[in-house]
Amino acid sequence: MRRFKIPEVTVGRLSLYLRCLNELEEEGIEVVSSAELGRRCGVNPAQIRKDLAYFGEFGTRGVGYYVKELMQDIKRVMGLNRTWEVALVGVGNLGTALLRYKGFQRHGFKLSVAFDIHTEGKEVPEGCVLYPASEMERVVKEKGIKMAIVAVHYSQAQEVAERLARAGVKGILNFAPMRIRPPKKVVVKNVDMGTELEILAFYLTMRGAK
Amino acid sequence: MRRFKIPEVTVGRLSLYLRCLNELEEEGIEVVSSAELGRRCGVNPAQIRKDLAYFGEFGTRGVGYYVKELMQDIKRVMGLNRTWEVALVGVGNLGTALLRYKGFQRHGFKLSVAFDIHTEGKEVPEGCVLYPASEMERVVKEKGIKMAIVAVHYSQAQEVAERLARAGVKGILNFAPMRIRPPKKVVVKNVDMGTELEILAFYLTMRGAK
DNA sequence: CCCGTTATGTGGTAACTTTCACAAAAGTAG
DNA sequence: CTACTTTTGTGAAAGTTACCACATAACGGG
Repeated sequence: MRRFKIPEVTVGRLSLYLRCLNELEEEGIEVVSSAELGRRCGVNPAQIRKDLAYFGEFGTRGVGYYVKELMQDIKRVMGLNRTWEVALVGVGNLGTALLRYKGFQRHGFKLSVAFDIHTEGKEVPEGCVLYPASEMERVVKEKGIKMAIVAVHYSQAQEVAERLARAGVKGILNFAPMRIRPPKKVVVKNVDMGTELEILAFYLTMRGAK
Repeated sequence: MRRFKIPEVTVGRLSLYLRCLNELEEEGIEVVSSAELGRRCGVNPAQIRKDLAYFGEFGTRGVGYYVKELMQDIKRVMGLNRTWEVALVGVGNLGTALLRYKGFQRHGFKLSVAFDIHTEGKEVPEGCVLYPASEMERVVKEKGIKMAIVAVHYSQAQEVAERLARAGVKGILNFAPMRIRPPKKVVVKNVDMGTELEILAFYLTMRGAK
């Protein structure tokens, strides 16, 4: 079975496995079975083996998976064995929090440029350069940036996405509370905190909370 | 067909429909067909009708759906025809951004209390009270809060979740980059920005970006 | 009042995802 | 080298979710 159409849930689980493997490595564990990995991250062992089977054979029968090897293999198939430069658009409350968030770097993402209509009085961490929004196309194109995070007001999200697409961006993570329709040849992931809370509200109501 | 086991994707789409209906209302449109609604929010019309059919019959054959009515109906089944008090745990970069984020209020969620180990020098918006983390159980219990947002360091997320559960919280939205295992009788939704970026990286790599 | 038009609600099916269950492979001990 | 244990990789079954297609109902015009 080799890479054709991989379901997004599978890709999400790969990321989860990576997290879990990290912990195992820190604990000094060198080999892990799908049963143990599954127990740790709450996934059916067969599911894990099927997910991995999309990309090749990484285990050893009768033994399991070598933690470090598997980590490398997953990173390779996910394209995480490199650093991704990421542009942030919208340096408001959320944007600033994202800039300061250390988690991205740990995963190989570097927020190296940020854009906002208003640049005055705004501070960005070291290693990141803040530009006025009008410079977006030029800077993104010059730096060859392929990935962007959108954290602008929802009324501007679609337009920003299209400008980014024209500048060569191929993947957008959108935090604006409004679904961006993916421009041609661009992958968009919408993270909608409002929707998440609403889903919670639904299940709480179902279960008769308060 | 009446409420039994509703798939989460369906609930997520209900939230999406709500957004879309809001726009329609603002445009002064009073009636909408599943075809038009589907076109606008990128969902198959039959899918929309099936989703709604879980909860009853809201449309009129030959006509479509009355925008305002449908909004009310969806809000009712989702438990959004009320205000939810929400506790925020962890007032760091992300926590602060979430406190200032206006979107929650618009959707009927009120971040009325916040907790952090260190309260000194931290500011919270009006209408929200900041407490030391040690007060968490007491305050949550007293106020009868059922919903919480966790934005603490990943090493503390699981423990915080369990404390919240003991204090009576039934739903948790977790932003820490680590899956919280749901305590008994608690619904947990994990929002993992690292994973989202990794999924993007995967699809960009697949498509041969850079 | 009847007929044509429109759009819902839903049975059936197709597509997809998860889980089961087992043969095949690798290691180990005698 | 053989017998036994372990755990993978995977075909097939079970379970879910999405979509098609049409009978059914409501509306409107003549």
